[in-house]
Amino acid sequence: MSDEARRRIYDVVCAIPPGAVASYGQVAALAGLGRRARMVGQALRALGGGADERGREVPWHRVVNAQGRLSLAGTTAGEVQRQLLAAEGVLLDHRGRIDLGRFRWQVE
DNA sequence: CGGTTGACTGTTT
DNA sequence: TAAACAGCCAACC
Repeated sequence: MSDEARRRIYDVVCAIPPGAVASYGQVAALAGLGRRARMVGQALRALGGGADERGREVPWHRVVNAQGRLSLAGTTAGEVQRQLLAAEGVLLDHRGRIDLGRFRWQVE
């Protein structure tokens, strides 16, 4: 994927406010990438949990799948994501899902 | 060039 | 509800 596309993805993710979450597909659409949700996953994976190539901190933990579940559930990174979200007041229910009706980012 | 593999998603069982 | 399927498309052999 182009560096341009990656940059636009990070721009969108950086715009997600604390305490809210967006789905991969939502980020893709807002970044002008159509339905390429998987591409968003690739870009976030490239972050390796850290900052982007320009040293910018990207709130990757605020991106979850369309079912309100953490695609990284079951992994160490998934646990980190769960805690980062909890610190912002975004909690998972007893089935490991986020109430999207309440926490989904609404773009103004 | 061709096959496989996903930080995905919407539809159909 | 949940699992199976079918599109999807860039990265990586």
